[in-house]
Amino acid sequence: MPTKKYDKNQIDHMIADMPENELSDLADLFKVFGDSTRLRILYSLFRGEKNVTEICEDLGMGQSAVSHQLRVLKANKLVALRKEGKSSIYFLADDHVKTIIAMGKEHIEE
Amino acid sequence: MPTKKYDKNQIDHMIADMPENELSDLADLFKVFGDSTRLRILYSLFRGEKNVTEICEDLGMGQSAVSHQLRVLKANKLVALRKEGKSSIYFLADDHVKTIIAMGKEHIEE
DNA sequence: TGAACATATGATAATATATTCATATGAACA
DNA sequence: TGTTCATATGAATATATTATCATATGTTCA
Repeated sequence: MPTKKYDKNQIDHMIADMPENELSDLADLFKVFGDSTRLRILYSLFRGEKNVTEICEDLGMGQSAVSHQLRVLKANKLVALRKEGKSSIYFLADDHVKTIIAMGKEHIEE
Repeated sequence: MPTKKYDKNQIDHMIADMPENELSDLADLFKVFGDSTRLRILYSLFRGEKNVTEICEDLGMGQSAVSHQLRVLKANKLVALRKEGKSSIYFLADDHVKTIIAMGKEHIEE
């Protein structure tokens, strides 16, 4: 299986094809990334799947706040979960999460 | 000059190296993308540099609202401008803007 | 200089968002 | 069954954000 790559020409083409009405959906997606709590949850899950209690400990935040944000992340398909006994174990839903974070990181580091 | 490429292994490595305190800056960056007006401005500029009046016409929005958002985009170095007579001509500041939008687009299309 | 044009900015009001508190749901197990 | 643990959710408050309105700044040119 070849590793997926993105180059500039490909990217220009992807954007040029984008219908205007997709922009609103796209803004909604970025809005999800645009909150420090949610981003910290994603980063925590990047280092390994976790249940809600573990995420709370990792972030030092209350369970309710974390659950509310997990709900948002799940609704946007950035995380998924499986049930295991009393626990809900959350994990990153796909690789775009990682790519988006990496591109953002690269931008702010310049 | 070789074309820049991003593969998954490289991306994993970039994220693993990220200090926690960068996450807040990163959230701030994504917050900028997380608004439909700002994203439409970026998309408009993707198709070519424009002055403020032209952006307003393109979006069908008032001059003040657009100027306020251009200010936010500029503060985050997503757009830059040059002065030409009475006009301020805005353009995309770098390629990360394009990459971030392309990754987001790819995510929502799945 | 002063009128017209282009852009920027400050204040306000309307709306959206995040966290907290309280409580509900559901699983495990004595 | 009833208690405890884990998570989810609803309501309310506090805060942040956006567009509008009014006005200021700055440029061009008669």
